[in-house]
Amino acid sequence: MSVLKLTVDGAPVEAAPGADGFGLFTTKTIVAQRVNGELRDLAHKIADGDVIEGVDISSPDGLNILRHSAAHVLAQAVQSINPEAKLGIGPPIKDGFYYDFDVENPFTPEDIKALEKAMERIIRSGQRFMRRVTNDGDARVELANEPYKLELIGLKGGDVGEGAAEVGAGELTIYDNVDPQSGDTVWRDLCRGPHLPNTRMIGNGFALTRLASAYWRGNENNKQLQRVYGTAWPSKDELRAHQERLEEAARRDHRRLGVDLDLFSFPEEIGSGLAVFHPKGGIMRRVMEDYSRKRHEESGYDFVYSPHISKSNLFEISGHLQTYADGMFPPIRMDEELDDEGNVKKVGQDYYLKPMNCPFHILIYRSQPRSYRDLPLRMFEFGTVYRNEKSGVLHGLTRVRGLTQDDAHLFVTQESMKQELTDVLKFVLDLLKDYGLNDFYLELSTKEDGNPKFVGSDEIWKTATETLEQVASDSGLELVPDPGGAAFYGPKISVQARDAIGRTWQMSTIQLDFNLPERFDLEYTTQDGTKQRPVMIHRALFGSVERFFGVLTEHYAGHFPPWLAPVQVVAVPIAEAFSEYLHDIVGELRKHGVRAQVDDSDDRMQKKIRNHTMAKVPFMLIAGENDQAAGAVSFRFRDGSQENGIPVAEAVARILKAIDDKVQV
RNA sequence: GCCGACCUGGCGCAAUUGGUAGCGCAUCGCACUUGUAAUGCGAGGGUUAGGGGUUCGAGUCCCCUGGUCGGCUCCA
Repeated sequence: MSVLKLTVDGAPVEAAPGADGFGLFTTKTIVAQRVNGELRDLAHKIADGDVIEGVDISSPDGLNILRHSAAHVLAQAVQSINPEAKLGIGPPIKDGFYYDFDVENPFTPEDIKALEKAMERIIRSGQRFMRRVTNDGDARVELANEPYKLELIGLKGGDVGEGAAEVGAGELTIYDNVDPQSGDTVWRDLCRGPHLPNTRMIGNGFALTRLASAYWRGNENNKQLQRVYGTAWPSKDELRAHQERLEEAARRDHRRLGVDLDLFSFPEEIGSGLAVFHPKGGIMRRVMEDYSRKRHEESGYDFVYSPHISKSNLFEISGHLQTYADGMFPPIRMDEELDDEGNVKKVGQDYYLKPMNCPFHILIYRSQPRSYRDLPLRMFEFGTVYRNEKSGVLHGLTRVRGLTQDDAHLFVTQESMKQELTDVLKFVLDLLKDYGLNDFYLELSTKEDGNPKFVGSDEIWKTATETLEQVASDSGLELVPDPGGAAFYGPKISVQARDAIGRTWQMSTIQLDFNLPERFDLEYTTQDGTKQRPVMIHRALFGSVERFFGVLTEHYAGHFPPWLAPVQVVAVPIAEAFSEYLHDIVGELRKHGVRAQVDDSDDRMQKKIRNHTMAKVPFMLIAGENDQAAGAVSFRFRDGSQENGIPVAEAVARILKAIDDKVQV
């Protein structure tokens, strides 16, 4: 055969036998090729009839290749400094890469600088990544000093999990890093590839970002390896842009804004993961809750209340104690009496802080015989629950030990279940939009087959899952499957919201539950007098009020829309003489329930403007001689823009409308 | 829970090889009364997270406890 007939980027191309990607792609940013759907090095030899696409370094695949190659360079750098370091795995991840090492002493921040320097040298030396096919036996000899790699070889083709970048389902391959001057192999790693042709292509758009540790193969029972995280981009500018995105996220961090804006705190004296809301955060929270209550009331929910603790038996019936005892606070033992020897004279009773509200609502349902006429019965409660989260997972308001769920349980008939779910999903999305979130997708969490944690019959799971799936797809939103992510008692839809800088947060959950009604033996009387079991829907919009508060803080970067802002209007007089004039206007606003105040302090007006700008107050009203004479005020907004000479009545009306419409300003 | 780092007045930060706690903002007082992001002067405030140890001497070194941060694991 004298000519290879190929399809390259959709067009027919002819090439000489023995051709590879270097010959087909001359564009410098093409770093690999996709041959018949498989990612390959550019050095991969092409065969007749191949369908080939160039992989640009800026494409998702290209970025992964860049980052994975950077991980190899990192590992080489580590072993050049510490030859005793044993290699774990080093895959690409979102925005970067990591590599795990088993080292005697954990890395220090100083090591990062030294490693970056060593990486730069390797990158500049222009080593070639050369693919070499090997076999289990040879690889075991070659990698005899790399125990973790040996373990991966043993797993090849099986459950490699995170090791997928090292050993794939196909041939076992090693990548040699070859020095272009000497032709010597200076380093090598077990890897399925592909890689950049040359380390030089990593360029200067990389940085090592943090040190951490991680369990080998993600298992808590395994040894912890030291992990080095890095980020890598096709150019220095893109690296810089990425770093700026991180800085923007840091500026929005609700933990920082919570302190700066005096919204909430976590006093050490109370305990880890237990927040107090300060007056400013408190009023925001009240406004959030009030609006939620109003909407629930309009949508046919009944409001109920339940205590924070309960005897253990309740959670035994519900199954929580068997399944989630670790996540619950330990029991409070009541009424136990001991004799002088410490023997139990009178058996006590254990009480638990509630980790969930559902069993309480179920008891309300069960407090009287129910008829089909009572259904659907929708019970809502801002229910405060306590969960003994592991200390290491606590994070600001988004992961706490004491939280208030905007929890509701809907008791419905099988027949109305689907309609009810559809209505709930619409209600949830509408309400989230009112709080300023409007970019959503859905996740459907389903049962993992064979996992004993999931209770209930397969048939019940199937019905529940199918119903949810249908409701989700009817919504028209993007639906992402989450196999194995269901609660132990039923499948769920969760609403994921994208915030102002594109991060996604899991917000609301809607869970179907055929299980608890059975455990509590719930029933209702049907039209024909027979007993039927209702279906339960668990749902929360905010998830937890605390978490939602944190997410909104980050979404708005503390620039809350007027209806949520703790202080909505601050009036700043040019001079003391105009204070009274502004007090009249502020008095008018306050009469309408606006959170408005006059800044009468001794500060200069410039200082006042600075203070209230930093406090992110949505409306500043400024007045001096000119305004007073005209019966007007001047608006100043958070972005520094302003509008002068607005008649007082118009100014008041504008503020009231902005609050009422829940708009951002 | 695990690994690592960290904890200094309300907040943000200083304090040479261990030598006896400073600064800015904020707070309080006085003066100033000003047209769009910091007026001036003065004052008060810290047993350096808590406890123990080493030392002539500890914010600095060691141990324990609590808390925070970055990850891992987990998240009804």
